[in-house]
Amino acid sequence: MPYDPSAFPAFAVTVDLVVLTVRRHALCALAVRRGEPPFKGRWALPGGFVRADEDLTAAAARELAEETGLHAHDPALPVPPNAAHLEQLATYGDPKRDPRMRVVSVAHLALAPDLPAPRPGGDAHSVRWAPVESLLDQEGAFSRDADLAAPLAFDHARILADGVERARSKIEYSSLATAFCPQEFTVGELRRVYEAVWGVALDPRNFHRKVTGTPGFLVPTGGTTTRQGGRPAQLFRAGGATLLNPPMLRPEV
Amino acid sequence: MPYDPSAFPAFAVTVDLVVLTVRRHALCALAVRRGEPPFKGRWALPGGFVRADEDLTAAAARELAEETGLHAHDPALPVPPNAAHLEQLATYGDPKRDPRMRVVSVAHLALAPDLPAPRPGGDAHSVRWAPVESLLDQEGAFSRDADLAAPLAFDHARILADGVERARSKIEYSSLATAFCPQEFTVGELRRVYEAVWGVALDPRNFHRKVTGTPGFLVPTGGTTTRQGGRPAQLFRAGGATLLNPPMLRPEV
DNA sequence: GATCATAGTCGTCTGCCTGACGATAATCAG
DNA sequence: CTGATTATCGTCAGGCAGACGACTATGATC
Repeated sequence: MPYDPSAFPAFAVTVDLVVLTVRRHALCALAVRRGEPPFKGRWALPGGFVRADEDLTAAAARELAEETGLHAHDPALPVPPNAAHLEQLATYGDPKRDPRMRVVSVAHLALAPDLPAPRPGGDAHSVRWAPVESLLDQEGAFSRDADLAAPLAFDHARILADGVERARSKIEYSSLATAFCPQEFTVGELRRVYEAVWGVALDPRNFHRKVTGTPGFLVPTGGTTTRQGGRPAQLFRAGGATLLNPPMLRPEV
Repeated sequence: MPYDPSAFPAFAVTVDLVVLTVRRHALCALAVRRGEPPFKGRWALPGGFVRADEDLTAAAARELAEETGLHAHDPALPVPPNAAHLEQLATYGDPKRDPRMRVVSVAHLALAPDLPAPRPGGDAHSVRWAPVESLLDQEGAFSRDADLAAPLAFDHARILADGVERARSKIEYSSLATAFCPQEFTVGELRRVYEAVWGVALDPRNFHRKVTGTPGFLVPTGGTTTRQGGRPAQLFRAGGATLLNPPMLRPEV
């Protein structure tokens, strides 16, 4: 029996990206300003339509490269210089989430090191890193950043919150926190990533003991650096381990 | 500017269900036999098209009820008798995953207690519970169950594997294992759930100490039962806690 | 009714991990 | 040289998990 296209409703499918990084001790997300209605002028997550013959992951990787110049990280290859971790987050399909039509959005989560270029390349429209608490602050009027006074477009606040929560929990039991660091980094830099993502202060001595004692988490490169001031610190690369057992413990309260 | 429907490709959107239960000490999944090509006669996961004005979760709950009579569990309400846990799993959108057309499937994971009716109601087509290792066994010919000789249709083996892995990890740090139990259950029954899902043997004494010592996990109902033989066991209900801290530990190896 | 098999429940002990925190080391700014 | 800063090592006590002994309460079997 031939396929009957009228037998099911047609949907538009998009990918939206939660791109996170750590800048100046704060967890930040990539936001773009909408140039078209609806929500014209409001900030939103980057994203776009999935093409007719494109896999979902490929669409997310394409959007990520367009907005940031970052390439999705293929776990099989050694980490290239401009690599970001990319994974599917969740799918949002409320019938009313886009007032124009029925859109199902497959959200993806990307974790990137702090980019040397604060203004990512790509289209001419406005793109910026913004601290997630500013973007999620419901009392937008009280946000320190007046430019972010309005909440995110569509259901993007919800998507961003889900992405942040995923990142917060995933660095507990995986080595993903290294995705926020450059290729070589110090224990202190890694600790500041945890502190920024979790929003807590961690004991430097216990943290050092824990991460250096977890097999496969960190590999010393031999070099040292003093870029943080103070005593020079050893440099490390991310080791092969992806799952941490026992996990890092997020402090209560 | 009005919306232009030709500006993006049209997709079909479906929900597929990984419905898991524990029967006779084995983790089992719900499978339906396909009556139409492609993959006619092969086993597949239950699922169907999302309707034009239907939320993704609602579509998954509707399919679940049609196939099993189970209702999705609203966390705000007390657990009704025929309730199952339902959550979104992941979305699968390979352009070639359905040979007929471009289909994006939003897979959901449902965890249900062992149903009194071994043959779930619903449509007249063939439905059964099958041990997940039979369904996932690549060497289908060696499967003990000759009826399951062929692999699952479409990419459903991958979806099922992802769902099983999600369930295995989620019972570590959440109280979701109780979703596999009836409303009242014993510590031993809960332990057999963990043993079936993880495929390991657990020490009854340490397990008992752990689950009864975790605040909010179990609430004694006062009753006892002897349905397992041996000394009567206390009956419990699931407590209010959803996240277990510290988590249950899955044995290595 | 005595015995056995089965399952549940309570304790003990030891080792490991964590959190708290003291102490020392190596750099830079004045 | 002194102080500030960061990194790193060490110590100690408390808690939790794994291994496992012991006892309890039922049904089945003789």
